[in-house]
Amino acid sequence: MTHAAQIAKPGVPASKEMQAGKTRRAICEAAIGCLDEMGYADTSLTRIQERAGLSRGALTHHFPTKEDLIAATLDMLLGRSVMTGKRVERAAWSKLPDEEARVRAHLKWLWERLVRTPEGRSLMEILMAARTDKALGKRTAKSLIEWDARMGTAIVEVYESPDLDDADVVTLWAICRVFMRGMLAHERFTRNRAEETLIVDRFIELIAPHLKLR
Amino acid sequence: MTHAAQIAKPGVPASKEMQAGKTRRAICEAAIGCLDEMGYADTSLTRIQERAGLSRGALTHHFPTKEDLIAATLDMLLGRSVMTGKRVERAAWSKLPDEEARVRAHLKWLWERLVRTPEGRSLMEILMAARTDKALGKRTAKSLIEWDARMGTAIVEVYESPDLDDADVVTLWAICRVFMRGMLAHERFTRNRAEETLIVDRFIELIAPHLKLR
DNA sequence: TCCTACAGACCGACCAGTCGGTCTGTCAAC
DNA sequence: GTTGACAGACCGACTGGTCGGTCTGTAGGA
Repeated sequence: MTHAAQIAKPGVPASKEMQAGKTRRAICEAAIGCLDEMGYADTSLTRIQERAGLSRGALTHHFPTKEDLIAATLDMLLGRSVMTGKRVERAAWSKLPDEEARVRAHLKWLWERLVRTPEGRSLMEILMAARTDKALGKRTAKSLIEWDARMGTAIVEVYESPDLDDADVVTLWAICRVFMRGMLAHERFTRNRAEETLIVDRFIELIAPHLKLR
Repeated sequence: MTHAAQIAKPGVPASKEMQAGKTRRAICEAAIGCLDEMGYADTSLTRIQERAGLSRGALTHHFPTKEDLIAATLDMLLGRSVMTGKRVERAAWSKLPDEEARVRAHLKWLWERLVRTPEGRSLMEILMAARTDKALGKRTAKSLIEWDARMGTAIVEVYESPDLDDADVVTLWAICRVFMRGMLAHERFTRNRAEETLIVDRFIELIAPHLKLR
């Protein structure tokens, strides 16, 4: 049995656990790419492994089952988008003079930089898969609900309601996320990007007056 | 080669083409059920065939490829929901005294009777699959865009804008559909149906003032 | 000398799609 | 009206390929 020489990673290998973490991240990254480009149905372990430039052994070493891999990828995706609210202050458009224009810019940024991205799309793929795959659904339930809660507490630090309470801000924020995720699927109905932009902009116009920056 | 006796259909067989149509419909119905309950990834031809109570031969006779089957199922799903607008007048809630209450009831009906159903969910599964499956995407593109256009012309017969033009009604109607489809995926984030209802109701509250019955 | 990171051969199950064969309703020729 | 050729509805065994997952083995840092 002739084993090809182990490919010595050229970059600094650092300590073992650091290397392991790096590999795990590379695998999840590859999974995100596959989910985005091929959809959940065509995202196989073999394809993820090839995309990550690893062997089957490496994959199963870090993630014994596919469910483990998807769950880890989901956690990575969610982890990346918790800080959304916090960033609000520092972003370039925070200098806009009109307050409502700033809210609109924030929502547009959410759509373009967070949802309409490989990450947003792969999250959507996992959500849809978790709907029917009971094992995956149960496995991911906790992460999803907790993330949703954290999202709620984070957003009330940024926005307040002009005439209702904080709970309404949380609800409106959920509506935004729901709409934008739905928009990812609506792409199929539109002839071009302009139609898509029209719908998103109208939605933002609809919701912006009900959100006030703190 | 001993072939089991053909199963003589007990119900009235009618003419050949009627029988064929009935079988095709049964297959699509089975596909809808599978898509709803198992998702696109786990909807195999074998499972559809078993659910429809037919042989593999029957399935491939009517639909040579899986793509053919999905496309036909999609057309069936779209066909069922064109008449949405027309029904508006006759529905029970059309007797409600307050105009805006009638709009709200209509939107709620849309959510509960059209989107949050096996049909709505299976449509969503196909939309998501068509996003990454290029062949399926190309195959279904025409149906989807045409349906969207028909939906637009149908809705302006029912609604008008209180202070904008018909084009805005079309956009708002698209926003409703986008939101509700997104809601199908959001289910995973919510603890219970009450949270779900809260979000949907708030959305309806947001949009109803911008739609006026003709 | 372990233990961990990784390699890759391998497995049974299942996939979409193919194919030879068996029925039965339809219809034209007689 | 009977018959016989034909079309099409339907059957189920089968194929090549892919799936997720298992297992044995190697390399190298601690």
